[in-house]
Amino acid sequence: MSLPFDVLADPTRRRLLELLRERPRPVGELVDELEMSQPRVSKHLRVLREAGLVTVRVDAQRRWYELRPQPLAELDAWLEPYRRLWCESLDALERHLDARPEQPGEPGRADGSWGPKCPGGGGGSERGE
Amino acid sequence: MSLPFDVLADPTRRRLLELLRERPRPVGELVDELEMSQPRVSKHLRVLREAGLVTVRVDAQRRWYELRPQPLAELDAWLEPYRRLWCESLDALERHLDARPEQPGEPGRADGSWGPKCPGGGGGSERGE
DNA sequence: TCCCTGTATGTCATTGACGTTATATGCCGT
DNA sequence: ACGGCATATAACGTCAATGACATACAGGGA
Repeated sequence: MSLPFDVLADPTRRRLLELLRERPRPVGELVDELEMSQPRVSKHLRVLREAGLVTVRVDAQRRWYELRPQPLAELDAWLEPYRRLWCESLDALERHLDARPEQPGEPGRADGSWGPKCPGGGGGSERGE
Repeated sequence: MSLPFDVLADPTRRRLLELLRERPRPVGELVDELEMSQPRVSKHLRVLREAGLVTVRVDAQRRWYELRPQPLAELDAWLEPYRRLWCESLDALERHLDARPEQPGEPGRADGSWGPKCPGGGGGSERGE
């Protein structure tokens, strides 16, 4: 329980996760990247640590922070029951757009920016589970 | 942009989404379900509306709120670059646990509460896209 | 041992979110 | 037109998160 929504609500913390996605880093490096005061970064790291989103490896006076993706997996699990919904509506949208090729007034959604991977591939309303 | 993290950070709003996941509902029904004051619910609905997470259909003096899952799809897209990470670490964990069957000191994670669906099914580190 | 580097924490003021109570708006039935 | 129901908004107090600044702590090298 205790999904990490509130932790992820802060843009600074999301940037930290992005940086740590590439590789573990010591605090000073994160400070340099984010161009923020060191206490500020340390406090956000503390929040991330308490939420289990990062772990620390102590190396002399340097602390290497490392991403711990498990809470994000729980977030992904939370999304699960909603996934089918946007697949369905995406499907409906596709059929809709299919009928009228490119309405000039509406902002184009013809690119791939939309539904990232509906389970069924083709995007049907079937459910296996 | 403007991911719905801060909107979803509130438990009340998540409960609202849960209720609306089943079917569209008028405000009064949501108030009854949540056992909260009507202004409180209305304000949260406003936040959800402004974030695009719900839409309203006006029916006389009743307002039917309906879930709009697109922003959740964007959240899902945000998760994408992290997904492979927990698949990898889950994989590593599996191998790890496989080696030592049930350490008594650690809290058991042997149940299925873990990684919901890594793309590759078996949980490998392959990537097909 | 002393100092310097790297990092964490304490204090404090500011800000914004949240909840409650009171009130406004809009639509219906009579 | 009037009263009442369903919902939105306003005003206000409260509380927690955030950030800046100052300081504490720990380890390493001289």
